[in-house]
Amino acid sequence: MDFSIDTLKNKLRDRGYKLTPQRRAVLDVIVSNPGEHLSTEEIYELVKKDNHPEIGLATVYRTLILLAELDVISKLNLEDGLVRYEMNQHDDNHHHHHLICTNCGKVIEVVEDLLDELEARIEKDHEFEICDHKLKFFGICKECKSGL
Amino acid sequence: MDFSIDTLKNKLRDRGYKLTPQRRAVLDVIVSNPGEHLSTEEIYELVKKDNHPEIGLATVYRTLILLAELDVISKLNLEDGLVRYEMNQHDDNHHHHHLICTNCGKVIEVVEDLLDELEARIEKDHEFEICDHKLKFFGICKECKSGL
DNA sequence: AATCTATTTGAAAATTGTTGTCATTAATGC
DNA sequence: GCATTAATGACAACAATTTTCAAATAGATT
Repeated sequence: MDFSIDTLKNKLRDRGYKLTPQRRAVLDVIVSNPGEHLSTEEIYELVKKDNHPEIGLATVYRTLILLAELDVISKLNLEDGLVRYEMNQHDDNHHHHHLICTNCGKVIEVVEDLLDELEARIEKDHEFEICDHKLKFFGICKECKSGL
Repeated sequence: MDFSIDTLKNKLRDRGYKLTPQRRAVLDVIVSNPGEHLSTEEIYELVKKDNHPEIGLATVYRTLILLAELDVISKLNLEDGLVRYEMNQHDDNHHHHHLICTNCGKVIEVVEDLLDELEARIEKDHEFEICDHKLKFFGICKECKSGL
């Protein structure tokens, strides 16, 4: 996936949107924090700190919704009551999975997909054309198991 | 899974909770709508209509959180901004999956689990003890594909 | 470079879903 | 039945998000 400003500019222009410094700044923050699962409020704070102290919270909300529409980022729900976002690392829809430790709250990414068999079965059985998926596992992480 | 009032009463008593008409009424509504994915507000309206016009919304919120704690129901997030609940059909943690049509919003249940291989791999690779999972597929349903 | 137009912005208000407060009511154990 | 303790309903409070709207600005067009 290409996260350059030019690519964003093209994606925006294709839909009649404009590239503003604010949108640039939001993308910058996301690109600079690749492993994170930032909430809107966190992104807002980081953008303010980074380079745009005058940005409005509503603009951040609007920009994130827009970036998700453009498939640059994805919405994430870690069951903690906040909407979070993460970069889309790949162009296809093979989103990685998330392991959520119910003890310490840690979130681990699982890159392997391994859903092909299940997806093929669903597409056949239900005649449902799958475009995307979200998979979360809840449990106890290595560190919590060993009592740290 | 046993949804009788006596079973609920026992589960409640085990934790020092009481069986009230309101809790009974909320469970009734859920049991009477097995295939549905009702939001808190919808359950509230159904309980009022059914038999308890004087029930408070806060009580419904509290009861649903309680029933989820007792593993009688599960929280569900269909990405429409509302918290929804569904009955736990089985005693184990093999929750079924959900297919969400991004065109018409229909939700289809998939009973087959087929995650065993993936779960085994994750437990091994990450030393993560899995207790539960949530899996959603997004795509186009049969009817929407055929242009109905 | 100046102009134009539609989009975007920030600030504040409004909205929405949810949780907390608290006096009153009621379920269970004795 | 009575006491104890939890639960209720009404309402206020809250937090996350969305809307409103006048002012600002990006990008196309001269």
